[in-house]
Amino acid sequence: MIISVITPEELRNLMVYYHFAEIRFGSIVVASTGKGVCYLGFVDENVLPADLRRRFPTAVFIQQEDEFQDTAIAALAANSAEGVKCHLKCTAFQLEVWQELLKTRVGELTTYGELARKINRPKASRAVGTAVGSNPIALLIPCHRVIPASGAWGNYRWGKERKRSILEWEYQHADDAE
DNA sequence: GGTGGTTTCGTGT
DNA sequence: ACACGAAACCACC
Repeated sequence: MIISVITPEELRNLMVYYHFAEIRFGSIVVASTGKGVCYLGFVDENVLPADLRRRFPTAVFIQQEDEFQDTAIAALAANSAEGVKCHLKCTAFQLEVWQELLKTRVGELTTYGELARKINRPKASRAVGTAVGSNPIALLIPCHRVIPASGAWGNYRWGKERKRSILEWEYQHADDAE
């Protein structure tokens, strides 16, 4: 996965192209800036989600399919984020956490504390939780693979049930991408 | 095995 | 400047 960051200038005049799709875990919306995927989330109906609008308050939204979205959808089907281009709005800290999270493989689990240690901020587990929770591209950045050190399921932006079913599926198919 | 208080740090307001 | 987490840790019970 190739991640670039949306600059303030780009943010000022942003066009967001969004497209609905069905994947094995449910209905999703994938959005791109024309330079890469900027959002991927689950939806109940094929309506532009408030969550997406909130992330880019000044953007113009157009329902239109493009190659970046298609590549992302294909990558999900293939169980790999390879070749996906992303264009994200984020802080340096969030990017650091997400890059670290990208190293986890299908079927693997990590914890907020472990991520914190890996980015050399051993006491920042709580801040890591906030950063993980703000992941704008569900599944592509595997935030569902992060659980509390207690071994509980932990929370999930898209519902604990969804987190559990994704992890169960990944556990069953851990070897597929090797 | 649970519950409660404390520590901790990046974010949004 | 302030309050809040998708947490961790330790002390209890």
